[in-house]
Amino acid sequence: MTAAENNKPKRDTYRHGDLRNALIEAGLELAHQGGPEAVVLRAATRQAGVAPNAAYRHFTDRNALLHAVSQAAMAHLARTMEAEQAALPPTTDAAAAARARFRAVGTGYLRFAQEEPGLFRTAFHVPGDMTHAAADTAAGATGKTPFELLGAALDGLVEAGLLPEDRRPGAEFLAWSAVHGLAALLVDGPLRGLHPTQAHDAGQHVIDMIERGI
Amino acid sequence: MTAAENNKPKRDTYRHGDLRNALIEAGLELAHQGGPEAVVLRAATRQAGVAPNAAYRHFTDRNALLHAVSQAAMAHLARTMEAEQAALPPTTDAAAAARARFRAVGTGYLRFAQEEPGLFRTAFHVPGDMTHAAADTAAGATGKTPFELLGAALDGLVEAGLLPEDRRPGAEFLAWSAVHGLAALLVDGPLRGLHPTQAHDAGQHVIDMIERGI
DNA sequence: TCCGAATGTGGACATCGTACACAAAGGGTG
DNA sequence: CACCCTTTGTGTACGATGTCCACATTCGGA
Repeated sequence: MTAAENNKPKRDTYRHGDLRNALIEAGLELAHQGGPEAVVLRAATRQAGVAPNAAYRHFTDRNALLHAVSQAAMAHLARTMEAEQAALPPTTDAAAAARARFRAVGTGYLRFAQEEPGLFRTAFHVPGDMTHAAADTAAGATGKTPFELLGAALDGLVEAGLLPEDRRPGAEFLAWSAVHGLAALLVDGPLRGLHPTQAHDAGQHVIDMIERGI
Repeated sequence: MTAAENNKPKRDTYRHGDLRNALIEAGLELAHQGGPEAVVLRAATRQAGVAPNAAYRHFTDRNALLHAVSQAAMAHLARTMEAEQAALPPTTDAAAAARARFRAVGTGYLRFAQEEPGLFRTAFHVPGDMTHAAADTAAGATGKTPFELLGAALDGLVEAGLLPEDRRPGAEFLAWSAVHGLAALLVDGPLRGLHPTQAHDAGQHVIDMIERGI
């Protein structure tokens, strides 16, 4: 039996190859439609064509899987924010550019929340303890997490002279609070189902408030 | 068998009397420690000393029960905000009073989020559709929902001349976004476990930002 | 070549939400 | 007071889920 083609293995599922990532991918699909509570261990293994218990070779828990999916969703958010910045028209005015990059952080965040509510909720579903958004698994293409992207944009404002240096410390929490709050209200709060155009306007107003009040 | 004391009914559980409220109360207890996902139908009926299916005479769904619990938690939030306002020292300065009442809305909101994270998360757990925070079941002692309390405080700012009238429309969403966002970050975001003192400071900074940027 | 570690499978169990059929208590009408 | 219908709880049952345990297979070195 040296030939392998007719010597078919009794089980073709062994050595899936990359089951861990397959499960995360399945989890993302589930989270995409249904949010964190839809990330069901058995459903993920089913989608990966594998027995439920196989998951326990790669994750200690359903919670561990959910955590990994959450990180992946956070990375999606980071990429959306990066894309928003990358789509900015080029400018020679350094101050205008810094300001545009700052605003793009917020609009990208809000756009992701609206376009991918399931992933957004999953990204911020924190199952237990943790200092979530700081891990590198939550980073986007540039290697920055959403929080770091915000920090960089704020630094840009300071460099451009648009934000006094003494106002810089802690500013990320002010900006993040306002934008995240609006996102939460849009995704599953009383502002849910707002027309995308109106939601965009609301986002601009919130960012205006941040710029004034920061 | 005219006497009732020895004529004991075969089942003492019939006609609980107020099972619906007992279940909501049990649900609040569960939500208090464990948030919305801890509101388990069978656990609530158990605590009420009743068979699981009895719940279906008062709620169509586990979701309906959770919704009712959520409304009750929202009412708790409203009462906390009212208490925060009631504890304000009396002032003859009308403008200062209006401003203090406005800030108390925010600090009460944030205090509730920190002191009752389970109930806070439950209050904002929206299971499906809904225009949640507007129902009268979510109101506090004064009959106002959290959202209405905020609106009243903003009206007070306008009357006191602290907020230009043309800035009033939509202002609740700006203020709410900022405060709610901080609350979310404190309750299960990266700011979780912040020392109450630091959390209070962060809250004051956010409210400062709102006052400047609104 | 052989053997241990890694990876999947199968079966089992407690728990959960919920459907269906039944039982008892209460209230109204005669 | 008797009767019946509605309301409210009970009991049993089913499928789904997370997770535990024992077993099987495959892979990668010694």
